Amino acid sequence: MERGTRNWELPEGWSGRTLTALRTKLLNWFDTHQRDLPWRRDAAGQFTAPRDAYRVWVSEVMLQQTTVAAVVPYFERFMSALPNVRALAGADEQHVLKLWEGLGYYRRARHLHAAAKELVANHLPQFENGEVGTGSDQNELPDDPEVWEALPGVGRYILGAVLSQAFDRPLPIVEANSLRVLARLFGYRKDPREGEGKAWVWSAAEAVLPQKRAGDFNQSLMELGALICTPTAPACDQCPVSSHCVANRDGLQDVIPPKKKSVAITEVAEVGVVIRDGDKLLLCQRPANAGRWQNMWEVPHAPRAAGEDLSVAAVRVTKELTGFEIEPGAELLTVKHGVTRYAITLVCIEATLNGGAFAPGAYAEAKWVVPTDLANYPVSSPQRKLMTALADPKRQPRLF
DNA sequence: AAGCCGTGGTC
DNA sequence: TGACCAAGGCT
Repeated sequence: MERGTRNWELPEGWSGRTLTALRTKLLNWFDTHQRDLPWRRDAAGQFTAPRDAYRVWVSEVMLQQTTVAAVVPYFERFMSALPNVRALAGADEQHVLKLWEGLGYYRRARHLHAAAKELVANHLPQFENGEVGTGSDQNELPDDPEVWEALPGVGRYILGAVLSQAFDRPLPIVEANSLRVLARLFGYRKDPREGEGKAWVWSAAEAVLPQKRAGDFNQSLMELGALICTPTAPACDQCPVSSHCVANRDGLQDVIPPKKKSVAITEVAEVGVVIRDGDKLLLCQRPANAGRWQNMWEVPHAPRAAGEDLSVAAVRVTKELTGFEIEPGAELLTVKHGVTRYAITLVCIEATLNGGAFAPGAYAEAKWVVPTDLANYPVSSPQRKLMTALADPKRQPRLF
C-alpha cells in the first residue's frame, strides 16, 4: 500500500479542527486512564518519555497475537535475564526460547534474537576491549526506520510502535485494537483486514496521527480498543470520542468491523512415546526450518493411523522419527491441546529402548536426559504438561 | 492471497 | 462448553 497519501474522504462533518479535537481528547484520555504496565516504566521503575527502545521492542513483540495479562510475567523475566540488546545478542537461542516457553509463536523469539545480533553487529557503537555499554539502550538502538524495517520479525506495526514510542517519530500503527477503533470511528463498512481495507485502515491511522506525541497517540488507540471500544458490547458511554464516532451514531458497533471468518477445527489423534534407557529418557530436538516449535525439544510423537493400536503406533512412530527400536509398555496419560486449527489428543505410552541408532531427519538431534533435567529445555506447552505430569510425585506407578 | 505459526482467557 | 479472541509477520 502507498504511504503518505489518502485517497478517501473523511466522513461528512470531519475537518482539520475535528481531527485536532479528536487527538486532544484521545491523548487526554490516555494520560488519565492508561494501565500501569511494566513496559511503560524503565528498568528503574520510572515513567519516561520517550521510552527505552529495547523495552518497547521486546514488549511489542511479546504482545503480538497475545494478551496483556499473559505477557506481563514473561516480560519481567525476560528483562531480568536479558536487560539490554547486547545481552540478548550474546545469549544462546536455547536460552531465549526457554524464556519464551509457553508464550507461543516461537518464531517471534528467534526473529527477535536474530535481529538483536544484527543490530549489535552492524548498527550499534562498537566497544574496544574492556569497555562496556551503559546497560541502557535508550541512546544505543538506532533511530532509523530503514534499519528497523530490514530486521527479521519487524513489519509495519512493530516499526511504527517502536519508533513512535521510543523516538517520537510520527509513524502510524495498525493492529487489532486500532483497526476496530478506526473502522468504527469513521464508519468503514468493509473488512479492514482484507484487500483495499488494509490500505484504507493504514491511511486512516496516518490521517489521525499527530506529529507530536505520536507514540502516546498510537497507544491511546490501542488502549481505547482494549478497555472501551471492545469487540463486543463496547462501553460507548465511557468513550472520550463517542461524539465523533459514526458507528456509535448509527448503532453499527456490532457489525463494524465484520467478524473474522471462523476456521474449521480438525481433530488429530497422536501417540507420544516416553522411551527409557536406564535412568534416562529420550528427548528430541525439532528441526530449525519447518513447522512449529522449531529448535525446541520433545518426546517423539506423531499422528496415529485410523484404528491403529497404541503399541503398534508407538513402535512405528519411534522407528520413523528416530531410528530406534523399542519395547512398548504401559499407557501413561493423555494430553489434550489446541494448536492453530488443530485439536490434538496426545496419548502417551511408556517404552524401553531395544536397539537401533538415532537417524537425524525428522529430528535434528536426540539426547538421553535424566528427568530432573527436563525443566532446562525449551519445550511446547503440551510437552511441558506431559513432563510436569511425569515428574508429579503423586503419579502412580512411578516411572523413575 | 491465504495459510501457517501457540496459547490461554473469556463469555 | 466451545467459539471467539489477542499490541502480526512471513511465505
